[in-house]
Amino acid sequence: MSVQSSQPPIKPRRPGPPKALLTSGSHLLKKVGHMAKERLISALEGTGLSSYHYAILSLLNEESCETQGMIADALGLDRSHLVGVLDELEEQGLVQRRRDQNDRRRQLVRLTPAGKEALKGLRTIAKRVDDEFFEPLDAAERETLKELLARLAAHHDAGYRSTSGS
Amino acid sequence: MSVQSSQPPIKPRRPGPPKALLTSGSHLLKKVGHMAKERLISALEGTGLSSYHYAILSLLNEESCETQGMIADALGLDRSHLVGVLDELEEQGLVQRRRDQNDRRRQLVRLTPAGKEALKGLRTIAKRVDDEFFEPLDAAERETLKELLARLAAHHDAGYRSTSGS
DNA sequence: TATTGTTATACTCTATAACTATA
DNA sequence: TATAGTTATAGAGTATAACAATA
Repeated sequence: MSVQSSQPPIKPRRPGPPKALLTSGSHLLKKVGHMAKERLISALEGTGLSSYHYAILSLLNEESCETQGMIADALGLDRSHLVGVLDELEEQGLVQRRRDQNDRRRQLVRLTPAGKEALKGLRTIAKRVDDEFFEPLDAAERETLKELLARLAAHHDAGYRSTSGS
Repeated sequence: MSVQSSQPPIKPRRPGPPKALLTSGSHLLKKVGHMAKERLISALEGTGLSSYHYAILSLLNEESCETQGMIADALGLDRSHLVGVLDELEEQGLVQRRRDQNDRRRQLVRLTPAGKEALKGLRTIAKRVDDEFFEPLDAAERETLKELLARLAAHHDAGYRSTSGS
């Protein structure tokens, strides 16, 4: 039998990703961000609504009335994508569209009472996801993490500025 | 003229996402994680390789020789997905597949010298992305962020345990 | 001609299922 | 029968382009 083992035993002791990735902040962010996204998706499953719906309802709740273009810009998504999502919200009676009389090209989108109610439910779910996901961190650590993330978001995306600290 | 303005002026002062999302840790994570992902993708553009390729090469560099199933498990991706990615790496001569003589169902995957070389280049790129992305944070803050992220990753994904704090 | 919303298309990712060859 | 790898397929997600109505 030769020294250079002709039948390598295949050590089964490598459950995780390579160190090169574990020590990369970008990779960790990508990974943990993806986990958070999946948590949210599975938590919203069954409501018939997605995180897009939640974002739109939240925005309308804070701003009362927006055109579709403004919604798309605020949320950083494509106008053509928004159409279908708003269709779904309108079908469920959660938002209402009406033409802007000043500029008949525009649609003004408004939250309905049912939409406000649905938003409450979504907020509860989102809150629960947050609590569960950050469970291993104490309150101070959560704040630190959020602050650092907010700083990065603001640095790389103009939309994440303006609303200063908390 | 009525009090309830029949022609709302549409205030154009809302460039960003709703506060409800800005204050959600999960949403921030999702968002910033996505930004990091896109940075990495665009940085790798032109190399002909993706972050999957990078992860595989990194793993093989640390573990020398693995079966496809072990690679898939370690990286948390699907075995069927892995096949095509390995095909690409093999076409470029960066890895080499050979049958395991103990169990001829298995393919043993090995890094070639060219693969080791390519890995160096990818590491340089990944390092640059990290530096650029975390530019707004000082060294201590970066460490804090990474530590918190690693804790979350470990809590939600078994693969991210074992390798204790750097 | 430019802009708003809409529709249609295509392309990437990812997940699933079926197939083969070995065990 | 079960497992490793492979192939094929379908679905979600996203990006792009063309279009109609209005400005």
